[in-house]
Amino acid sequence: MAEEGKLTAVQEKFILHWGEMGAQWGVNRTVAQIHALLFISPRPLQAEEITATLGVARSNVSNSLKELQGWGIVKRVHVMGDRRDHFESMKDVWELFRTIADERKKREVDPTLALLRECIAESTKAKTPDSHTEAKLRELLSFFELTTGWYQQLRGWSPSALSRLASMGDKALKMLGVGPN
Amino acid sequence: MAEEGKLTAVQEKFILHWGEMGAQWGVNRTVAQIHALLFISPRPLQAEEITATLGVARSNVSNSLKELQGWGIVKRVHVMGDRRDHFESMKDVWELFRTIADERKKREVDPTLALLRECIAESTKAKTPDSHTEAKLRELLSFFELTTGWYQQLRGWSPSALSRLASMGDKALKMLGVGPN
DNA sequence: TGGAGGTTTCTGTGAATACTGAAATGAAAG
DNA sequence: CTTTCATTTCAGTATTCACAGAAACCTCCA
Repeated sequence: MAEEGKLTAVQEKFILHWGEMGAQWGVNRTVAQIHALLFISPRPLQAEEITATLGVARSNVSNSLKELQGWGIVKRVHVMGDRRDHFESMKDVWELFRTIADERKKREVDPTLALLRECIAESTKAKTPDSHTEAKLRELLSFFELTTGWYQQLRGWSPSALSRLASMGDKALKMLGVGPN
Repeated sequence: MAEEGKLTAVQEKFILHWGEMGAQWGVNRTVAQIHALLFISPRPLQAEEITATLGVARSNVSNSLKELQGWGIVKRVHVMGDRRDHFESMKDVWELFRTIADERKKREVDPTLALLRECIAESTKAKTPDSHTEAKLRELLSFFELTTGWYQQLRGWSPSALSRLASMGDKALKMLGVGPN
């Protein structure tokens, strides 16, 4: 339980907040904290350092790192002349969130699309028609199809293109004749 | 524990999936299930019906409904000639997700923006400078500022405008001279 | 003012999840 | 081949979270 005083007040504040944030979005608190630590670290860290800095068990760090690697946002790297594994977070913020979004889409949205299609298919051949449920599920399906299609197009864009687009705002879109109403 | 057989197979499948989905995104499973039920219901339901249909305790339903009302996606309504409260979900899918997004922004993103600004401010006046952490936090802040600004602009748009925009895809954006790179 | 129907709050219990420490496993160096 | 150091797996423990049932609390009506 011996805390290492390595972190500055600012770093600690950020890491704790990031942990809470993760928890809100269904990510384990410790996993999110470790990611925050790696994200602001200027160099790859070894597991033991993480253990000392965050004051959690070594095995917990090991499992959490594995999960982060599963998400594709943390990588194992090797430091010359050191046998131990070191870990680093993806550095670019845009790439980071794109990776997370891709992974959540794959794990959660795609299965939902599949399920909605199944439900609608089953509904059409059911003995008891229930057209109201079917209509609602179709609405949901359309929504997800449209938004994921949109995401697919945007995700390939460079951060700079995205920020240019964002900064153009309403103006750009009026040029296209796609007004707000 | 007596299950009412009110639900069709399709309805049950959808509600269970929606519950799991909610859990993945940090929403209580039962809360999400109740919302799913109300969403596909053609009429407002009273708490007792929900209890019977989902097989959970009355008090659980009461608390979950309160939470859904807190999110602004479920409303209490009254049915003529019936003293009991009835509940209905927001019907329009686009409005529904916009409401959820607004609320998550308010609860989670805005506080994160505030915290990042605080951290950066504190970092500039710290005795020990730590410019690397500060730079990373600035990158995060820029990212959130840009994306939330973008969201603010889009959120006022009608579903039809959004879907028109989405369906135009790359073409539209090339017209603006905002290519992918 | 009492009572009936309905809703919410509260407290204890159960289940799920996160976490630790030890044991087992693996890998490089001698 | 053996020793040493690092990592992972495993099993038990603790903590958090969800839930049920009872009690308390409204509100309308007689």
